[in-house]
This record gives sequence, structure tokens and C-alpha cells, in this order.
Amino acid sequence: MRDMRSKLLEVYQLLLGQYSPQHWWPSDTPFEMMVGAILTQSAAWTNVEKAIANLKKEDALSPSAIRALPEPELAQLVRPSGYYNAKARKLKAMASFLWEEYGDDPRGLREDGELLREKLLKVYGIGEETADDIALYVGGIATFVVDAYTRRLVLRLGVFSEDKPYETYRRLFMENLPADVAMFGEYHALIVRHAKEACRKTAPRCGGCVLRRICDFGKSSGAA
DNA sequence: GGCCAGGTCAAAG
DNA sequence: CTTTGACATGGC
Repeated sequence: MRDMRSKLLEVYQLLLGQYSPQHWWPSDTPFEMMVGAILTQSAAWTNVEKAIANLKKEDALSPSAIRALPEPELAQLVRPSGYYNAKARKLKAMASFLWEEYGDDPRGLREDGELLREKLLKVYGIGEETADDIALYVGGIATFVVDAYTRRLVLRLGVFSEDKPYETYRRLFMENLPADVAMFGEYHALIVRHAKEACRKTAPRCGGCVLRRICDFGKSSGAA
């Protein structure tokens, strides 16, 4: 088969041609982006939208408001996104981090360079994926976001025969594609769009899938 | 009613 | 390092 560079690039081209640019992350401000990144952890985006709407309605969508709000009250506002007690605690940790490190100016994240990702990983509630989300979409760092959809796609493409650690997937993309913030951001967004639209876990609509030719999913025989 | 959704943490082997 | 349980709502 062709080399990995061509393969990953072709997947990107096909998805881009099928869905057009997504212009992620869906948010009005950098802070809203960070809040969304935490709230969407293992949750449906439609539920995250309800939670963010609640925060906006109560003027609680700012670092200072999140810090000032009693945790139980914050929890009720983000309740639609699930795991609301845990997420309230995570939001508070993130808001405290923003004040301590950047004086509440999210633009400060852009000045950390590659160090940003490591700093984010130390914050309670920010794991590998969320750190990459923020580093990429707010920090402007050329890092690749690996979510459940990305893993499923890579496995169905036959790149790995079994699941691997997060870092293995991340390196797969970063070592085989040019470091381009806009492209990485678009690639991840397209993977999510494709997953929601056609490449679902249950009842995947492979019939009209643009990746059909290069995806192993559902194939019983494959040419050498 | 069961399964799934743009994960993370802490404890334990 | 891998596995397991906890955390929880809402749509189909």
C-alpha cells in the first residue's frame, strides 16, 4: 500500500471535499472554547450547548464568574452535559489556572509555545485530548487531537490492528503530516463531522462513505 | 429500556 | 503500563 503520508493526506482531502471546511472550534470566545472542551468530555454536543446556554443566561461564562460561583450552583448550570459535579470542579480548576498563569487573559496561552500542552496537562480535569483541543484551537500549537472517533477511524482504515495509547495515534498524524495549525484543526473537525454523519459506531452508513475505497471496515476480502 | 455520546481521575494489579 | 470503576444527562 502507499505510504502513510499519502494515505493520511488522501483521507483529509476526501473528507474536505465531502464536507467542506468546518471552521472549528464552535465557540464565540477562547474561554467558551475551553469550557466547551471540558463539558464535551464523554458527552453529546447537544447537551453541552444546553449547559453553555445556561452559563450565558446567568452571565457565568467568564473565568471570574466561574470562580465566584459556589460549586453546587455551577454544577446545576452545567447539569445537562452530564457528570455535572465532576465538571463543575474541573471548570473551577481551569478558571483558577487562567487567573494564576495568565491573569484571566486567554491570549496569554498563545505565548507559551510548546510548553502550553504540558502546563494544561497538570490542571485537574484536563487530560490528553482536552489539552490538545485547547493547545490547538486556543494556543495555536500544531498538535493533533485524538478522540474516540479518530481511534475508530484509524482502526477501520487498518493502520493498527488493535487499540494503542493516545500518544501513538497523535504521533501517527504529527509524524506523517506537515505541522499546520489550520490543517490539524480542520482535520480533527472533519473526523468528528464524518463520525456524526456517516461513520457511526452503530449502523455506519458505509454505502455512501467517501472513504469506502480505503477503509477496511466491513470488508471480508482484501487484495494484496 | 438499552446503547451511545468529541474523557478524566484514582485505585489496583 | 493496563484495567476497572466512578462520574450522569439526554436523544434515539
